[in-house]
Amino acid sequence: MRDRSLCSSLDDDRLTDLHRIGRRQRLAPGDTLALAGSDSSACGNVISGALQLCASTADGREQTVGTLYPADFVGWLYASETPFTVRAICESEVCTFHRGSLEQLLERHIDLERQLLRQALAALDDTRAQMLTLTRRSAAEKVAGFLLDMAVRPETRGQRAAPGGPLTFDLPLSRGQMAELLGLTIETVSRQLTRLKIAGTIALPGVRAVTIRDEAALRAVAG
Amino acid sequence: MRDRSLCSSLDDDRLTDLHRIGRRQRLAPGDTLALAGSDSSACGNVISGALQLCASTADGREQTVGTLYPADFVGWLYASETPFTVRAICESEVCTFHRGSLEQLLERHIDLERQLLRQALAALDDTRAQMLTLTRRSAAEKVAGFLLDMAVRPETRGQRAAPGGPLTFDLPLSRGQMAELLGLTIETVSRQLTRLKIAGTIALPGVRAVTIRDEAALRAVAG
DNA sequence: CGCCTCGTTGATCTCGATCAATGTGGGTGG
DNA sequence: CCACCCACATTGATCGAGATCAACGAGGCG
Repeated sequence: MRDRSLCSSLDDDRLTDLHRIGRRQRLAPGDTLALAGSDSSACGNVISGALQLCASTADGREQTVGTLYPADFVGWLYASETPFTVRAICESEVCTFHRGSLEQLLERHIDLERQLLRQALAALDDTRAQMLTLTRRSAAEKVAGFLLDMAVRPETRGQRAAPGGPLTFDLPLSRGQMAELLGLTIETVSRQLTRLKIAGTIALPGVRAVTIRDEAALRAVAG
Repeated sequence: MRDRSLCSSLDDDRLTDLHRIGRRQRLAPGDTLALAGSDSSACGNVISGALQLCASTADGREQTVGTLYPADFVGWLYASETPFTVRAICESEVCTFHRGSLEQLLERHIDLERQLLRQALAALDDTRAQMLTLTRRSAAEKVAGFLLDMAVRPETRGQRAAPGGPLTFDLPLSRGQMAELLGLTIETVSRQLTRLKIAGTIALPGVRAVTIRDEAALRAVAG
């Protein structure tokens, strides 16, 4: 994870370079780093926590179009207007630079630029895969698939009660945020979770906690 | 457009370099350049025509997750498996390289790499914007928005009967391809088009031809 | 001419949205 | 410590947009 961040591909001299123009910023849950349509010039990377990219229509419908985890790049280069709102999902920390400074820095450090290219290409594939989910998968498939994703993410490292036993972890998202991410409503997400609970596939020991009791069944639902 | 292609940022020496390892390929409509899950090493850019990136679920549901026009990059770097099927929408031409050769070339020519980074970042924003459309817009909004997009695209340059008069152009996509792109079914696309026709907003002089008779009304429907 | 693909139109069904009420847990102030 | 509040989650009832199933039409080509 660390090795994918902007800072990591640099030796000490360059790190100094970077820190001279960068600034650390703490975000509380719900804080916005940039507002869609604004001309925020902040670019950088996530250090800790998780952010979401949020797109919205003129009349207020919203959709989460990306989630950013530590080491992910955040912000827009070569552009003057921010296309999506960037909001903290949970307590987070970011390291930001002025767009111009970072663009100059990238020109001087091609390894940094290569790093960013790889990240962008990977993000593009992830985003496209998510498009398939959003349009062609059912609510049940979406929710099951999401739980499997979250169980595996290093950011929400799940704990097994026993080796091979059920896996328990905390969701970093509220029901509303899950709905926004999956292109559903709060009610539908909630109903799908209770369906899985009743089927014995998962347990919900707390409002944010999930236990995967039957991973094979969950995979079957995810399709 | 031309100035965004891989070849364009090169001087003559470098172009020679590029052509030594590249190969031109013609594609008929429906031809696949790469199959999802295969390990095609072809990377390059579109020269003419249009390609689509197609994602599909295990049970055969499909979604177009991107459209590639001349100068767009096609293929996957730093990856061994092709995540999406690449298919020609119409008669097209591409210029491809082996992944490895292109990666080496990018290391030697940083301006090429920068070009690619810009394209990737732009494609990422486009893809994310499309996610909003796919989940939160109605069928009517999707179809109206799509027509407005196509009317403006240089690839399908529309013709006005008179200055300020109605704009006519040919769709490069069949109804089925439009449905796949917009996350709808053929029937829904067809119904939305006839709804717009009956309202007098558009005319459909041929099966592929569209005339925008009331652009303001079309924009209002697109939201 | 008959075939074949593509598009249109109609009837019905279904999944998820919407509207509405109720439950729950954590924090605050009396 | 408890009562209250408030945001969040669950559950139920109903509705509707778009999918699905089915039939028909229109152009292109051997």
